[in-house]
Amino acid sequence: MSKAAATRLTILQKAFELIYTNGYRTTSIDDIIAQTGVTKGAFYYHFANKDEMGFAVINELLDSSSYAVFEAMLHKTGNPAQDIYGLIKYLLLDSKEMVVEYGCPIGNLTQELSSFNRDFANALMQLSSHWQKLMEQSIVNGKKAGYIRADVNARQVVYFIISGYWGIRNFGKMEGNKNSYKIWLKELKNYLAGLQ
Amino acid sequence: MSKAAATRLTILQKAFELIYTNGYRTTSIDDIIAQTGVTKGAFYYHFANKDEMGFAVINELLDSSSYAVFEAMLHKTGNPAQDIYGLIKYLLLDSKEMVVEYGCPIGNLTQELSSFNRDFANALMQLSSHWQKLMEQSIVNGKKAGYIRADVNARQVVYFIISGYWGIRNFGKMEGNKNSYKIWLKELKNYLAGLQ
DNA sequence: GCAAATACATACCAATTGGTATTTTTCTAT
DNA sequence: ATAGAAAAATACCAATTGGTATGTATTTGC
Repeated sequence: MSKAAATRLTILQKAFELIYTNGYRTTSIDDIIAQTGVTKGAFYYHFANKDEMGFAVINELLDSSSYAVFEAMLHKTGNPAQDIYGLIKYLLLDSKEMVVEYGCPIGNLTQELSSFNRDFANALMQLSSHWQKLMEQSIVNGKKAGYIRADVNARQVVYFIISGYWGIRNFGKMEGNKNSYKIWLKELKNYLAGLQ
Repeated sequence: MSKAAATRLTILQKAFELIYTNGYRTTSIDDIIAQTGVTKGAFYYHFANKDEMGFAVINELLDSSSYAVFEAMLHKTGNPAQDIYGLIKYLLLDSKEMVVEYGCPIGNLTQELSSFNRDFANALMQLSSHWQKLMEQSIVNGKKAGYIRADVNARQVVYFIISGYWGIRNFGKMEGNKNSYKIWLKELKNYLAGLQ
């Protein structure tokens, strides 16, 4: 990687970290350059303005990252009830990339920026639809394999599960601990069992 | 109501509106006083600082408001599957106080402010627990009346439903329309039926 | 090895931020 | 009616915001 590409990446990574913990609009460019040691001239050489950097964070850092790992988890046993539960339990309780007090990065950005800027909303929709398709495919396969009832609407179920995931991330932030995660996971298990 | 109390209320109401559509930290006091016609002197006579006004919005406007209406809806038929579905469908599709593109006011504030200021998080927890208790009571009653299976964990189910509600509000913001609401509501109905 | 493009540094800017100090108006109790 | 308190108006402030102009250093292609 060229030195220029490295500073660009440094900016994106630190920006993501600050945005994740503090919000997009409340993270200033001065914050970012102070934390990275990169100067303002360098910043504005790599990005025309703040929003363009925001798009780069979404499209270059959030998208694709760890995408393969999750896909693997969703096809571990072939039984969606098990695989989906396993993935979500991992995301909530074990993943080191997210912290209960700061919630889900994609959920946070969606909530903060969707009504602020439609372009952000669209970028986040693309991201989100990746996840939806992955999980939907897992359910479709599970139906074919007889793990899931034939009358189950896969797309509908995916909306239901991801919504719950985003929502419980909000509860976690509010309560400041993972207790609500555990309660919610128990009911998720019940719900998934009901699809079989 | 005294004139002073009226200006105070005007501030709170317009502040709520701006915060709902634009976020708390990205709504400036200058915005609020410009939109209300109240001067900065008056603002700082009524509130020591911005955060104190924020607490007043939460505690005096969001809390208690329309609390009785929702309680009534949750006891309409006595069957929680019907009553909860009815309430949430109303909130998502019919309520005039919320708009799909701006989501749920309480959900928004929770997400934005929980990690920013623990006092805000606590105030929002109180608010939220009101809702949780109401819905939990509906389920407990429904169990006694034989509408809900005995093995259903009411508290757990409430976490599951409200999380889903918050999450689908996020989807709505992202997609900019109510289509996802309708899809999610279908699956909510399935889920609630499974509790019977 | 050198010119031209790339990459980064520095100093600045107008607008906005939350907040204060001080004055003026309005209400209220006697 | 009037003194004193409550309420509101005005003018200001330092710090922060996203962004720019202009410079200097570093690569890169030849």
